[in-house]
Order: sequence, then structure tokens, then C-alpha cells
Amino acid sequence: MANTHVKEMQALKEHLGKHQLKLTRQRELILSAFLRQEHITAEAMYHQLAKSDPHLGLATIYRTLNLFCDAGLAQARHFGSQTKYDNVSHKGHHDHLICTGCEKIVEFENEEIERLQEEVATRNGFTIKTHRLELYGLCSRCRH
Amino acid sequence: MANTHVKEMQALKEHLGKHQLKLTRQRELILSAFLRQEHITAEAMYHQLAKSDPHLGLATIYRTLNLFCDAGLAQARHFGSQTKYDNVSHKGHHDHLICTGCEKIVEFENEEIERLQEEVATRNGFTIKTHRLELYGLCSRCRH
DNA sequence: TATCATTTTGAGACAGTTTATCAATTTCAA
DNA sequence: TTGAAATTGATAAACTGTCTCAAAATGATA
Repeated sequence: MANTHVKEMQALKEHLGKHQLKLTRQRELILSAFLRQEHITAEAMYHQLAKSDPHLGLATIYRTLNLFCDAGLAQARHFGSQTKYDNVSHKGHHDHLICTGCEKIVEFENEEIERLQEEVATRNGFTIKTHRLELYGLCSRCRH
Repeated sequence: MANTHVKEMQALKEHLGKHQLKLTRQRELILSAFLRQEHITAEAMYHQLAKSDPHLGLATIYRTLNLFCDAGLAQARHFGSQTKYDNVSHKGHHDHLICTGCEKIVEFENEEIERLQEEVATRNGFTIKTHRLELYGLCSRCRH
């Protein structure tokens, strides 16, 4: 594993420690590959990793990606019939405009919205860890 | 069918007419039941309607809810492993603060955020139909 | 109102995605 | 090094949603 993802590796180890879970070769491998992506499906990751490790099971990919979600490293997003796992460390790209006509997805970020979210949270006594904002509608092409 | 949903019934008939589709007993029944909900899954609707019409098929529910989406009466959203069909006529507030500690959910609305959402959408050529905003974190009690 | 081409339905088969099972293997604290 | 506990890989199973197709219903037309 490259030493570029030390922080995330640290976060994973912390989560594992807290929950009596173990650090395995597979978990390291999958984390390393995952962090290179902005978002990916389990199936895509399975095929990608099959090149370097043909015996890595699909179930392990799913289990591990869900583990990353628990650890706060990933965020699952259900789209169509598949689940996409977002890389949380890619900050500022969690928000999506989704066209219900052609399924196109546009990513955006808006600091003002984020600030207002914090404000709402504070007013209600919450401390935000992550968020999810999805706007559904029609893109200019599909509107016609 | 109650005459409270005349407008939606009208919209459905218009859509049917435009696409050489037919108005059936099932479509009326499902529309009537659907309009009483804010959002519902096909499965839930299947069980609900089974009481009054045991022979209504699940496939028909799916087909009809998708038809409602085409007609602009419903909007499908993928939630967890299931698809929820939102009743578009219920312009409700779908924004939530979710405590990852105790699972408490606080609903909120913020006009300023909604306005900014519109702004982002417009800037990208989108017309928003619905949205989903979820803030995940810890409530004041769980933070300690 | 009767006719009939077209659409719709119901039931179950089917397909794609994700989870459960379980024997064998690996991890890690002692 | 040992051994209890967790994890893995392979595959079965579950789940959601769509497809198929014969039978039934719809609605335009006469």
C-alpha cells in the first residue's frame, strides 16, 4: 500500500480496534484500490482487483465496502439497481444533480449550502459527520 | 374512487390519451391508493391492496407505479435496496437530521437551502422535481 | 350495442444485485 | 507458539424488479 493514504489507513485501524475486527491482507488491498476511486460499485471493484488477485471473492468486496461505510471512509449510494460506494475523502463532491430522464449525474459543491447545513445542525444540537444531498429533476436536454 | 383526487385522475387520463393507453379498474384503484400516501414501495402497496383485491398482481403494481412516474404523478427514488415512489402532489419536506448514535430522526426545512438548490440546478440547466437532503451525525445526547 | 384490434392483466419464470452459509484459513493477544 | 475468534472464498439463497404469454378487458368504430 502506498503511503499516500496513511490517514485513511489509520482511520480503518481505529475502527477495527474499537470493534474487535482484524486487519487482513484483503482489507488493505481493497482500501488501497478504493481510495484511488472517487466512487465505484462492488462489481467494478471485483473485476478491477481480479487482475492482481484472482481469488478475491465478490462477497469479500461487499463485506469490506460495507465495513468502510461503518468506518466512515465510504458512503453507499443506491442508484438504479446498483449501489455505488463514494470515497468520502474526496471532499466537496458528495452532492449530486441527477437527471431522472437520462440518468446523467452532475456533481457539485456549494459552500453556502454546507454552511447552512451546519447551522441547521447546530440549532438542533447535532454535530454533522457526513451528509447526502441529491437533487432530482430533468437536465436541459431531457426537458424537451 | 373518491372525488378528492380529480386533478390527478385528470392528469392520468391525459397521459393515457396521449400514449394510446387504456384506463383500467386496476389503474384507478392503484392511483386512488397511491394518492393517499406520501411515499410507498411497490411491495407495501401490494400488501395493502391485497386486502381489497387479492388478485392484483405485483407486476401490475410495478407497471402502474412506473406509469405514474411517466405521467408525472409519482417519482421513483432508490432507497436502501428498495424503490420508493413519492407522491409528487405531496410537496412535503424530505430533509432529515439523522443521529448515527441513536437513530433519532429530526425533520427540518430551510428555505434558504432550497433556494440555493434551485440556483445550483438552474446554473446546470436542470429543473428540480424533488430532492433529498440527509445530514448524518450525533445528537447532543449521543455526543457524550 | 356488437365487433374486434389493441392493450392490459395475473401468475410465475427469470435476471441482476446483495447477503447468508460454512468449512478452511488467517489474525493477533497471550 | 498457541488457540480462540474473526475472516475468507465459493456458492447457495434471498430479494427486488422485469419479462413472458395466454386470457381478459378496454374502447373506437360501425
